[in-house]
Amino acid sequence: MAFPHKEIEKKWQNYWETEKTFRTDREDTAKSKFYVLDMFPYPSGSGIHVGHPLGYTATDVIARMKRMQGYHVLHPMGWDAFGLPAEQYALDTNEHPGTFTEANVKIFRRQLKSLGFSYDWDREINTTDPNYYKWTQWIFLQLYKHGLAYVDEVPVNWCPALGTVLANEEVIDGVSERGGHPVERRPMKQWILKITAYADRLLEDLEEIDWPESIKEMQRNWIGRSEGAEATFTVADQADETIKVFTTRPDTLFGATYMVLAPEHELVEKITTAAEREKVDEYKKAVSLKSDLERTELTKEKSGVFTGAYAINPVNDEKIPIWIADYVLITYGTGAVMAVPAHDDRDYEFAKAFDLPIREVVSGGNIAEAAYIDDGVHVNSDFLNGLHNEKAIEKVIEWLEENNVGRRETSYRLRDWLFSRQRYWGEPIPIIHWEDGSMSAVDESELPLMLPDVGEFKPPGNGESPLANATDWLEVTDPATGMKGRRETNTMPQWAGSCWYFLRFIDPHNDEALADWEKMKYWLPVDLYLGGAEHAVLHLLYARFWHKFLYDIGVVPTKEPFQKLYNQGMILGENHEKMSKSKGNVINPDDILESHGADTLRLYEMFMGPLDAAVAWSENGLDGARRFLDRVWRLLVTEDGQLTSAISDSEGADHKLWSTYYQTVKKVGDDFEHLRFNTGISQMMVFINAANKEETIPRGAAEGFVKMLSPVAPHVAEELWTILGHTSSMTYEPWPTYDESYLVEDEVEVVLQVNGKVRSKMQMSKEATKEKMEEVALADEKIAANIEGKTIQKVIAVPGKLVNIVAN
RNA sequence: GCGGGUGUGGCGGAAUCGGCAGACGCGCUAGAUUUAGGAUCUAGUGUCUUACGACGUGUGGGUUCAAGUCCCACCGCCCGCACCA
Repeated sequence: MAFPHKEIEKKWQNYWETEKTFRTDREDTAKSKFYVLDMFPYPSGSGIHVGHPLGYTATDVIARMKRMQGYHVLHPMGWDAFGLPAEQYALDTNEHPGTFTEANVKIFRRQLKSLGFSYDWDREINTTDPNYYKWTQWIFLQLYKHGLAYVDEVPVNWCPALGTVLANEEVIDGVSERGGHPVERRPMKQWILKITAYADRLLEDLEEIDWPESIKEMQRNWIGRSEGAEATFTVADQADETIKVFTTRPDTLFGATYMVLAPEHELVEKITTAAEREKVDEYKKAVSLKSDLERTELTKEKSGVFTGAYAINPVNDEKIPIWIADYVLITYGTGAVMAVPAHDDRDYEFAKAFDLPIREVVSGGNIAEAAYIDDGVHVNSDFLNGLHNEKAIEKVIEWLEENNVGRRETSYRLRDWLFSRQRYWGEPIPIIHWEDGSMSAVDESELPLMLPDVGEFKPPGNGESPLANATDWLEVTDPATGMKGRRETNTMPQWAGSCWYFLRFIDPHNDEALADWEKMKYWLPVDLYLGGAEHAVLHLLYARFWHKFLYDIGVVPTKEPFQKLYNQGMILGENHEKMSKSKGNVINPDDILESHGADTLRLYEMFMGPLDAAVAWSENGLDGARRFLDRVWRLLVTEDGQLTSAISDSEGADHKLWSTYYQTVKKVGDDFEHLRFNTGISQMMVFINAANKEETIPRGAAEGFVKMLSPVAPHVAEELWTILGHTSSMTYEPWPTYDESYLVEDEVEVVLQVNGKVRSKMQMSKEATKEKMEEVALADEKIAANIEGKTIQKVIAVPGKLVNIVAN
């Protein structure tokens, strides 16, 4: 008989809810804590997909196991509910995005509850709740007060289709990450957060956290720290104008044969000669019209024009021409480079295209064919001649510093974080611009600064957000001075709310602080944080930045928020392709819950393969998971719902099943701990296969098994626990333990090899000496047959494992 | 191009330290049972071979008594970055 999943699931979900089984209600310092967190979802209109239960089940298994192991577990859930789809809905319908969001949250909450996750729902939070975003705004004000939030007129990624600017991180290959619309550069006044002030610490502290190496590497690359030197060139015949360049290869200064400025560089105007002005202006205009995509196109030929001006190389007073070219980026370093075509691929390509001189200063390559970028002995370099790269770099930096024409310098690829969005559905930035041109922060006592109701969700079209439509809200008068002012109309990006939500879960109803210090001290850092790899550099870098800032101002007790991070993989469609509506290979979890049940879905997703792998969905595999649960059920429960008579209270310690049982306890605990759910589950299958072959099953083994099953299939397990005669939830029952002595077998099977090939096997004491093993092996018939007529060269005996006889 | 990862049956995947390759599941084959089965139970299932046996973890080399595991070179696939000076 198959177990009645619908009935059981409903029963236990109601029980957990009414009993508040999973409520975490105090910080008990006598107990070890475990904070296990999922990346909270954006509640989209389409409900959850099968990818959500993958990560959420994994954390739920850990949470449930840790509770049984006596830990105090914090396992919360909430909603990252500001965002573009709701804004788009508001534009389409002119209804408040909050209405849409609330409806979606309801669907998500129902779906997650129907999967049986053991969240403490009393801690549910929503980033769009004013009681929540009050503290998001509060953190912004702290950043502002510490000079880490500032306004600047910067070239931004303006997306006409979305009517907003985007962060660099939101622009992929020149189009918007959301929607794939073209993006152009346009100067605008924007709020910017000074994440670059934390670049070194964000980089260095990666060493302290247990994250996948690939994610750490992506963050390192994103921060892009490079060490080198800044060198100062003067402009020929304009002694008061200098051009600073950043280079990681100051040792090649003697090989600089020209210089290149980014077309947007401020000096271009000043130095361009009358003869070249027309061409320069033309080039600058052409570049400004190009999108980032066109500018970075790989296949593109190098382009550029000569400015007519010359620079003086500080090391040898040589006069070199100054060009402008779009391969030099205004956003990196100083926006200017010294070009050393002999030892840089890009400069080499440019020099070849425009027939500029190429001078070798590091020997070892063939500069007639390609740039040589590796190590070598320096030549044509005056005081650097004869040195290798590393020594030459040190020496030239010393020289630059002594002669006051440069210094050691570190550059970063990381840019400051563009923090404003011209949208309605986000946290208002709590700043007032006064008519005298000054600006001030909204007083903390006035937080939250609520999102006003607006009649019109369409942006006014001048680059401002729809908040500019809310006149009553917008215009303020200082009661003390009577000065008039206007509120900031930009809102925060979606990343803001998710930068600190893990702190709010610790103390979600606190009115005095974002969370109580002692509670944070108890719960932080997050012990396990699980989510998709797509957040590698966005959310995870921003959250670390805010956390470090909050640490510096004494608001949080730890340097890093997430001690251990893990990325779940992706579930592909049955055809091994990414699930998408257009391909028609989407699996809807609601359908699976109906046909197979939550426990089957949970079990299947955990059994599919390693948690971090991309694995294809398989309907047959899902059926197999259900069959396993049915088999467990039949083993313990009769047709009429009673405990089967095979469960025996009178079996002694000599019952055959104990050995398999203890192996299972060891392996399941170990595998789950390390997130190897697929192998842990396979061991549970081994146990059930073995139990099915026995006439009787000791009650202790049956109960221990049900406990191990419960994190993965909690509804079935609770029901079996009841049938086994218990009257309340098994949530806090102690996790099974094992006795090492049952795992150590005295007699083991030893493999007998001849020349490395297995020829025979034999039962032998684990303690047998090498001599004894050799003796027994040589006495074996098959071995004897195999070495007949051969001379024994050597015998290798590994106690408890094998004997290998080398003979020829 | 650079960085990271990965390659094992028909499929998903196992294999702590170098020590029996293919656990577990799916699929498949045969049988039992059943009015019936996409249910259940039993047996089998890497390839070649009648058998003995041989071969077998992307390819080619190497180290070792012994290699999926270590070393060298190459090939394929996946992910990230991509003119960052």
